[in-house]
Amino acid sequence: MSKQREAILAAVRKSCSHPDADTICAAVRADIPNISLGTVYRNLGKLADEGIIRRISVPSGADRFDKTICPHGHIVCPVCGGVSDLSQEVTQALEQALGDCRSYELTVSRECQECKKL
Amino acid sequence: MSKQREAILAAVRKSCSHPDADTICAAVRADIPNISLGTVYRNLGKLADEGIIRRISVPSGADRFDKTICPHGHIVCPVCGGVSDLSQEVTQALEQALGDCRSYELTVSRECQECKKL
DNA sequence: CTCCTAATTAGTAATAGTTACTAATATTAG
DNA sequence: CTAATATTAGTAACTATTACTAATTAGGAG
Repeated sequence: MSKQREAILAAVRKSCSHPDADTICAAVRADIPNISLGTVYRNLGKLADEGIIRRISVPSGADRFDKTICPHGHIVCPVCGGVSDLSQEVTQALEQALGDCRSYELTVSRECQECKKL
Repeated sequence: MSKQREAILAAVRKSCSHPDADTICAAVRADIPNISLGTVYRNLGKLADEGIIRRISVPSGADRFDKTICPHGHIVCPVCGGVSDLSQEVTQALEQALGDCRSYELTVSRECQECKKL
């Protein structure tokens, strides 16, 4: 495992905001200034394929990455684009209805608290 | 409403396979041979914004369009990429859990019957 | 430790899906 | 019919992502 890959994984694990590849690349550049965006994409993809992190796909936007591998739905704010986790209740209700299938993407569009205030 | 727009809407309404912009463009070219792909995209977007058709966003693939405006989940076959509607039961269970929110995207990945046979 | 091989990288080019732009054409209201 | 407006075809541009390549780097055997 190269230091680049290790730094990318650390960046995903440190973040709580479901970052996209670009954001992760910017974060890792604090440590490795000339890391390539391609390297970030390749490693994020590999880490996701290996089940170490999770790729989350949101409508009309870059893919995001999640340190939490346990599947769960997400809320996307239509104003700022921020992503947060959907409540356990909704996730459980969905999974119960789906049966044993754990391969799904659920994205609910809802304005976040910060954007509502404005 | 231009004849292009009318043809695009008709193509979406005629199809049962949740076609993407490219597929719709090819279909419409049977009637209007030199219609531009840009025109197809623009009109599909507008029709979706106006609530006349529905845009469905699938992970890692082109957006697809649905004549059914009533929100519901979809099944994407990981082998052939085909899209079909999720059962009413699952959709209802999800909507009950979500409350009044009708703005969501649910995509379940499951191999379709045709691909299973191979 | 050193050499070899295989993996990985940075950087760039290429690709897919989509939107933006523009001059020309078509539609609509008066 | 005519002027204003909307829409088009065609092309260029853009974003997210993957592919390619030569150079660098790990990791293992001796």
